[in-house]
Amino acid sequence: MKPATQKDQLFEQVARIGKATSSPKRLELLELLAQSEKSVDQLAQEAGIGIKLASAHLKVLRESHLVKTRKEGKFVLYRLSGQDVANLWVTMRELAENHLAELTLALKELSSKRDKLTTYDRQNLLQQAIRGEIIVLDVRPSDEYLNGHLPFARSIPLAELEQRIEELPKDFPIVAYCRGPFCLMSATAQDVLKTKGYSVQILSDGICEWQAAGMPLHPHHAKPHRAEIAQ
Amino acid sequence: MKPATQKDQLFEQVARIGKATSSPKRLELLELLAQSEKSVDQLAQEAGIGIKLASAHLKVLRESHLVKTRKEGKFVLYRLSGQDVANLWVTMRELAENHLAELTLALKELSSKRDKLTTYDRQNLLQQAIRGEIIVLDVRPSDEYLNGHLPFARSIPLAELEQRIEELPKDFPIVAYCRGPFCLMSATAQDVLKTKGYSVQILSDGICEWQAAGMPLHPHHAKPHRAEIAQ
DNA sequence: CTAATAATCTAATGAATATTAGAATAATGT
DNA sequence: ACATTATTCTAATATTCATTAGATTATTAG
Repeated sequence: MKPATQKDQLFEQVARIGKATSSPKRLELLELLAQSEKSVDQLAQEAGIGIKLASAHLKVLRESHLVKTRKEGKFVLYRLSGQDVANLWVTMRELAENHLAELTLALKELSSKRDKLTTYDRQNLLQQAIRGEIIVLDVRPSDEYLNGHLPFARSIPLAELEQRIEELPKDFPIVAYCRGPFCLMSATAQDVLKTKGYSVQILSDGICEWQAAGMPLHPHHAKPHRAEIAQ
Repeated sequence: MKPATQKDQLFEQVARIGKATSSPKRLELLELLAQSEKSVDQLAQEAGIGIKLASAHLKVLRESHLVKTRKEGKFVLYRLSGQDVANLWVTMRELAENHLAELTLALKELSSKRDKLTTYDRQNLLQQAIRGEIIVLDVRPSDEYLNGHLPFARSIPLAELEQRIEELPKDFPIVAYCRGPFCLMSATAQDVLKTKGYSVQILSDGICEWQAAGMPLHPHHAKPHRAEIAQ
């Protein structure tokens, strides 16, 4: 029926990116993958969905070339196609924050302590971390920390926080961060630490937001990708 | 059925942006709106769709807060909610170019003369324009030019190009641009001018791309928005 | 080889979307 | 007031999408 001009085809291609990002669960998967490479059932568990559904969503993401896969033994490991995909996620989230009042409200309820950071604040935080005046605490799972983390951050995954709490000195203010503004782990960590008498602030940035702002990460410990699955 | 956690709701909100950008025609409308404020039937005509369908798509864009409306007489004028919406479009298009091979191929077919510009190239172009060594030619319709254009660009809409062709001196190389990499107007202008013996290059940037790269525009001639339609 | 695990594919459901036609609303000009 | 123009709303269609269950492929362990 339709002639489908060349122009239409171009917009059609870009719309594939829009389609891929039109599902909340797919966005959640993208945010998880921005932390580190993960297997399908790891993703399914962390996103709270069934494996079959996760696989279906991941297929859509793969077909829109936002994620790539490789196989390691029985496992298929997914990762983002590039840093620019993480940047797209940050761009979309920030746009939503700016224009969707409901989202701003929801975020305020989530945590009134989280403020938007300017480049200056991030530089300042980094300088304080370098000078050892504060403790930057990464409460994400270990593998995500190992894949890349804020400079001078130390890792205590949220699940281990109560047992390992004595590792943290009380002399310095703590700045805790997790996967990003939508992640609740740092807020939970703050609650845990505050009841033990620590002084804790939350950094709403995850590594995507930090990196999108042009700030440096500590280098990845990523293994080389050996066997790439085609397409 | 679902409890719908707070986290889910947050991703849900961002997914609204994805849904709004998941239709090729809506993206085309966004690109048109990035040029200037337009009425519904102007948008429908330029996008090559019926008014009813345009209105429906615009409703979706309005509900996702990507565009705003105001009323002037009988007309409802649509515009982007902010510069960040234009930046999202550029981000999505560039991501698609980087990761979708089909898109890259289609663009190459479209015009092999178009190259990606670096910040340096753009600065260079601007300097040449300032020194008057080149003519920067805006071939978009007048109202889009008046709404904002590249520094030192002169306006000859494509429709008037053949009649007004003697306005252009042959002593200087011409750099033509239009709405952006997906727009064919500058390519058509190049064909017209080349047959008349002009030396013409195409700048693939439209004003979105130029501005997203941090380059300055010549100030808008926009009228103040008087009557805003609620929501 | 067989059993077990990880992931995908197929098929089927209901829900959401795109598109069009027809009616309704709102502002303008006579 | 009336006819005209611009736009939106309502309703109806065909299409596409999300989700789940069941069968299937690929890999490892024994």
